[in-house]
Amino acid sequence: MLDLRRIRTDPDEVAAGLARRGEDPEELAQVVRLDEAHRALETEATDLRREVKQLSKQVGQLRREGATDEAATVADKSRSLGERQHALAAEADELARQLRDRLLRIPNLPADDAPDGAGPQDNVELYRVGLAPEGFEDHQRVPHWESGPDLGILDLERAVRMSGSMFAMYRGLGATLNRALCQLALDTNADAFEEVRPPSVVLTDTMVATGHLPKFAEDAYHMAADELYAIPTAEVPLTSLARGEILAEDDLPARYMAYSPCFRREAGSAGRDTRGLLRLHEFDKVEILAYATEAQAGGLHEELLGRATRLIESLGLTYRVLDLCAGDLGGSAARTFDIEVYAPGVDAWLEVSSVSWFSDYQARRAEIRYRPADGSANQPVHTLNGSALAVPRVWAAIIETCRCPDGSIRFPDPVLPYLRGAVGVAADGTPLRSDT
RNA sequence: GGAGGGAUGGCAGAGCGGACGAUUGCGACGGUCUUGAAAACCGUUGAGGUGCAAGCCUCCGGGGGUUCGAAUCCCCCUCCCUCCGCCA
Repeated sequence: MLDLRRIRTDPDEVAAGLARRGEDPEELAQVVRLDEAHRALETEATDLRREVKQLSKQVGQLRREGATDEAATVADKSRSLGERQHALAAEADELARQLRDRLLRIPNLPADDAPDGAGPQDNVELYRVGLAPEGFEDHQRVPHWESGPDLGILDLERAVRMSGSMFAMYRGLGATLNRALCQLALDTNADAFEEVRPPSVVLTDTMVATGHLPKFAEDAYHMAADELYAIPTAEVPLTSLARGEILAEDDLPARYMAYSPCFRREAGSAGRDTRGLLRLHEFDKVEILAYATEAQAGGLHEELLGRATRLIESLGLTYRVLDLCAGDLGGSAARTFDIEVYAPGVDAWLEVSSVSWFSDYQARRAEIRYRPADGSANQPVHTLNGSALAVPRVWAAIIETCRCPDGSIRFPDPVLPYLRGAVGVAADGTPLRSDT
């Protein structure tokens, strides 16, 4: 969430930032009004509280001196003040609750260098790598939802039978490839990132910390009986790893990575991208995440982007990098680079990674701070994260890109060590081995 | 799931209705001493809010209550530990 003090000192600057996102200015105005009302009440209640405390001390003093009558008089006075104080404090608490609730729904300010724009059409393409989309051959123009089931490595029909639409089931080498991609992503980042295997189901506060709640409740799977949520990304538990903690500056940057299943209701996208693996209610992903100081954040953002693109590149896929415009930024993000992979079979760019810098927005919600080495006041950390690899779309792009003229698939080199000797799938669905 | 015990500052651990934001020990940091270090000694050492500042206020797992006054008493919840049951 935004820093209330900043809202008070530079309301115009904050309003300008939110306007770049296309936010309704009234939301911020409400927060400002609530904050003022809250502080006025709080001050009044605090003054009364002080008086009550002082009077109470007098009561104790007078009793000890044996002046019981006087003590009773002072106690009476203190009681009536206390009653008023109680009422004011309750009112102040209620305002504080409303204020926080509103503040939690206000998105982060876009970074100064995030491009202007209202929506996806205004995102800025920074660069492309790999074969141009027009350069792909006809044998690569087969959508994965056709070749996958034909080769017996993808079973969409039965997945739908057991779980409904937008669920997938991988089989045989398809399932192995899925796992191989996870393992590859973890192994290539193990040089700098601590591997974590977090819970896949979390409490409400954990979802609030990243910004997935309260505003986007309809996107999350909620287990009402136990007040738990299925995580939409490992970003959620990893961001809460240090929740409520004060880190030493020496600990920063701290880098973590995690494989996790991801669950998304995709409430707003019914009927869109429903075919194949393009949009699923459950998928596997490896996430990389860092806590940093403000000074370190820029460099780390580049590092995370570099790691994500190198991995895609090593798989031989065509991709492009987009700088998201202010209007298309996720609620918690200040700056985001999207990596989109070209899938020749469906002839579309698929978002496979969002590498984001959240400034101190998430850390404020999660109360993650660090103690500066120079002894100055504790600061919220900056958080950054990105998908190292989101499996289904990469899986689909590989199946399409790596399809040979004879209908077989030859997997890219980096995954081969994880495929138990297989190097691809023959057109009849049998595994291809390195010696054949 | 049942029965009992517990939750206090970085850690350990007192406090059980009045000067307690909290004794003390350890750790950490600064200083004295020392060629350097150790030891010893002295000092500092939780977080948040508000205020120009002095200060004031809040926080002893969370929420509610009793009281002039709550870390201390009462109620509810959560988590941890021990024992029993069940179980991958």
